Parts: sequence; C-alpha cells; structure tokens
Amino acid sequence: MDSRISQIVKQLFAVDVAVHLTRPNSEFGDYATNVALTLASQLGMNPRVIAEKIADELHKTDNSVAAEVAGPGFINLRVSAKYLADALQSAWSDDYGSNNNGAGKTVVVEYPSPNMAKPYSVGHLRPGNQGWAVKRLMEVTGWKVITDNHLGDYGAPFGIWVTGFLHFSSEETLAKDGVYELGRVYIATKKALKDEQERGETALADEVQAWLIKLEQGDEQAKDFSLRFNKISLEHIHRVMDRLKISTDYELGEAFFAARGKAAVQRLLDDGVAVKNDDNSIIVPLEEYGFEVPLLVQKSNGAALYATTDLATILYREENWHPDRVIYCVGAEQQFYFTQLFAMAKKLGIKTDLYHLWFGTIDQKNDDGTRAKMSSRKGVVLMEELLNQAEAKARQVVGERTVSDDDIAKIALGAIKFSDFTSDRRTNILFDWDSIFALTGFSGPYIQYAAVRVNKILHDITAGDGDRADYDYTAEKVVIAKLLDYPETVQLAARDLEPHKVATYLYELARDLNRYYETTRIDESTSGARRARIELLAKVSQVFTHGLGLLGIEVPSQM
RNA sequence: GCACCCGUAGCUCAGAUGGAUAGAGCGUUUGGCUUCGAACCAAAAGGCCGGGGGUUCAAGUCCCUCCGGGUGUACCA
Repeated sequence: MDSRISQIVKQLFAVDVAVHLTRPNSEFGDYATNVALTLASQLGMNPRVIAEKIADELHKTDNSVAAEVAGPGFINLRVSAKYLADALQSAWSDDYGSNNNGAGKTVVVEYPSPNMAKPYSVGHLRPGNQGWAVKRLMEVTGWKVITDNHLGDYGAPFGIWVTGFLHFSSEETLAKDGVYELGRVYIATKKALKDEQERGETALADEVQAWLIKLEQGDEQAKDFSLRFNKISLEHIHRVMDRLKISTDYELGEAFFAARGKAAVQRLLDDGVAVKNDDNSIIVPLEEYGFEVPLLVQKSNGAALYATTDLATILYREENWHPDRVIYCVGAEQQFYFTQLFAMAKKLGIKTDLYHLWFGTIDQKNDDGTRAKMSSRKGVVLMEELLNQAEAKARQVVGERTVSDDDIAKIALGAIKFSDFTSDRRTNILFDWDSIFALTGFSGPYIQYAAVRVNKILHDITAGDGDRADYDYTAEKVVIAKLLDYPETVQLAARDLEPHKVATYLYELARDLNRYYETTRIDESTSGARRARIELLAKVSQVFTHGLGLLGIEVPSQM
C-alpha cells in the first residue's frame, strides 16, 4: 500500500518519496501517512489539497481501501479485516519475520567476554543478553554470524590471584568455594594493593609482578597455578552460560591474542602508525582523529595491554574470518576506548565496520537515594544467585500445578532476560530484585503465559474442516494487524541493533491477544470461524516463538 | 577542565526518519473467574516531557544556553 501511494505521488506530482505508513489511533483509521504534509512546502501547495488528490486517486484504483483526509493533511486509510487477513496469508511463511537483508555478508559478534578473575555477576548480564539477541537478529536477517567470547584471561589478574591466594586463602577454602573464593581473594587483594599504595609501599605489588614474570618465563609453579585457576573459572563461566542458554562459536581470550601482540605492534611500527618513546613504550598518536591522548599499545616494560590484544584480535579476525562487520558487546564505560581503538584500525587501513554495541550501566540505589553503578566494592549480585532466586520465585507462583524444572528455568530466564529488554540498551538500568523477577505486566512471563495459553488452545481444540472462505475476521482485526507489523519490527530492530523493539512488540501482541480472548471464544465458534481462528492462533504462536527466540527466551510447555 | 550519555506520571521506563489528544508496567482506588489457563481483562486518578531561548505550518524529538545526575579521560582490564 505504501509503494502504491509512492507511485501515485510520482504520477501526480513527479516527485519520488518513500511513503511510510504509521499505525494511528484506531479512531483515525488502520493506517495513516503524512506524505502530503512533508510535500507541502516542497510543492508550494496546501497540504490538504495534496492529500485530497492522493486520496481521490487511491479510490479510483482500489476500492478496498477507504482513504480520508483529516487534520492538517493526514491521509487515513481504512481497510476491512478480511483484507488484512488476506494480506497476512500471502505474506506468511514458516520463517515469517526473517529476511535476507544481510545475505552474503559476515558479522562477528563478541560477547559476553567476562573477566575470569571474578565470578559471573549481574554485571555480565547485559553483554551476554544483548549480545545473544544481536546474534539472533543478525541470523534472521540473513547474515553469516560468527560469535566469539573474548575472555578476560590475561594480565595482572593472574598475579593478583596467586599473590592473594598465598596470603589470604588456603587449599581448603579454594576446594570448597571454587571460583567464589578466587573472586573474594581477587577483590581483597586489589584492596590490599590500593591500601599499600597509599602507604607508599610496594611489597605486594612487587610480588604480583614477580608472578607475572614467572608465568611469562614458563615457570612450572606459575603454570600450575594458572592452569588450575583458569580451569576453575572457565568451568564456572560455562556452567553459568549454559544456564543462561547462551554460547559462542569461539572462545579466543586475551591470552591467545597477547601472544600475537608483538607481531601486531611491529606491524604498527612498520606502517608508521605507531611511535616508540624513549622509555620503550609504544603509542599510536591519534590527533588527526580528534584525540588529545594517544593510544598506548606497549608498556614501557614491553608488556602488552588491552589495546595490544584488541589490535591483534582485529588483525586475526581480518585474516581468518574476513568479516564485513564486527560488533563488540561491551558496556558504555569503554566508549572512549573503543573510539580510540577504531581510529587506530582506520589508521591501519582496516575497512571493516567496527561497531561498539554499548549499553548503560547496572545501577544500585545509594543510601542517600541517588543512583550509581553497581561495583564489586559495594557488593555485586552474583548471576547464579540471581538465577536461583528467580527460579524460587517462579516455583512459588506456580504453586500447586506440576511444572517441570525445565519449564521453571525457562520462566525464570524469561523474567530476567526480558527485564533487560524493557528499556533501550543505552539506558542505565536500576537493579531491583522485584522488577528483575517481574512475572506480571510488561514482563517475559506475561508473554510466555500468553504463548502457553495459545498453545494449549491449539492442542485442545481441533480446527475441523469448516470453510473459512466467508469468515470476515472482524473480531480478529487488531491481532491480524499486529501480526502484519512483525517483519518490519524485526527489520528495524536488526537495523538499529535494538532488540528491545522486539520485546515491546511481543508485549503488545500478547496484550492484543488477551483482549481478544475476553470477547471471543474459540470453542463455541461455528466450524468455518473456528477453523479461521485456530489457523490465526497458530500464526500468533509461531510469532511468539520466533520473537521470544530472538531475545533468547523460550516458551515453556506449561506454567 | 574536556568528551560521551541521561533528565518524560509517586517509582521504573517506552515514545524510528519532527506530525493528530505524550504511552506502558509497578504502585493506588474500583469492577470482572460454575467459562478455551485470572501470571488475565476492564475502568479511574496521576504530566509546565529539568528551566529558558530559537528553527518550523507542526518540537518530548532538531539547534543554542543554563541547571541537575551518570560514565570516561595513555603504562588497569
């Protein structure tokens, strides 16, 4: 319909415009467009006159659409429910909502990239969650997707671990608490290091450095510590990711790329992109990209740092994966760093679209009522604890009904994940135990419930062989119109990498469906109507599964 | 200091390319289950969209400025 209006505009006024139909208040119509308003100044005509002409032309060519001019020059369009039902039927397919916009292109998506020194906390919720959703969005829009978990397994944390373990821990507590003990030791040691620095001492810091050097030199004891600690941490990360139902194709951590850092830095020097300072540190000046501070790619002691491993990572991916695009799912705190990194890549001549998919912080309320980012100092919430609590809450709501552990896990995950998609990913979100487990209203379980319910109906009621040809779909009009919006929603969400748009859509679809049930019964309808309704509900069910799947949320079999 | 982000109902947040009467959830008040699943639905109350100025036929949305908050700002990752 939008393209036909474009055609009419071209025919009447000889201008090319992309017409976008909006969904106005139902009192105005089913669809609306403001083309006449946007054209008015360009054509030097009264917008209402333009609108009238378009509406007239529309009537002449198609009597199934009622066009009406309203207000300053809006064109409101009204069609029959049957018309929409037919449109849905012809647009329908088994992967309704998917498209091929990204065909032939490759994208690397990097997530959740946790720091291995600490247990998986809610701080890692967004990278994993948003990263997974972006991966899914890329997949259903035709891209070839490669996912990589860029583990934080390199650098000072190892030295801090060992030093801290020897001073503040024991084999017994490590055996008992595993990664949580490692995390405790890490945080305690960081604090001890800071205190020491304030006193002007360096004993502990020297010890940390000594362990790092030992590891680099292949010292047996250091290697043994490294293997043990990494194993504990990695098993933990895998366990949590399994529970979160997220995974990646690769797990190439910083340590893997640090080994390639020297060569990468050498290339920078060879290309004249980097400069060596007198103190042996190496920097990439970025004044021409608007940065006062250069990017440091080698410490004065010759060691690699973040920018070094990230540079090696970029080069490795270019060589091996040839991506058109790389999406880094990392928090907003690193925005400045990534703009520097990308500027360096550009300076090196890398053409790939490097994109920092950032998200706001997870905040906590301070005692004085203000908000601030959750931090290990103030005490973070651990992911396993969050999952356990969410499952307990779900179980409590389920009550007497028998629901499998698997379904409970799906509901708990539905609540947690969806809460991350209730706002734009850039928004700082306030961590709150109640809202993150929300099971009612604008929540994951609300949609899951609607999906479970519709599946139950589909299971219990048979469509029969009635003739639906004469059915007018009046009662279903709102739901059908909503289903017709789905492909565009996916397209927009994928274009802007904003999965929360899918979440909003699914909520509205579920709400429209719940309202529909209030007025219409499926089982009491006549044979032809029943068949039409059952077939429509099957479509709704498919969209629920598809859409929730984009958010990494599954539909339980029961709840 | 500088850079980026944010300020919308009591709270938490939506509001694509500027468009008609600014929307949800939670909370509050009220009504609806002998009914295909009430984790639901219906209704009500609640807003100088941080302040001021500008551009436009039209501004929550764009520009300027001020106020308030968050996050960064080369040898941490």
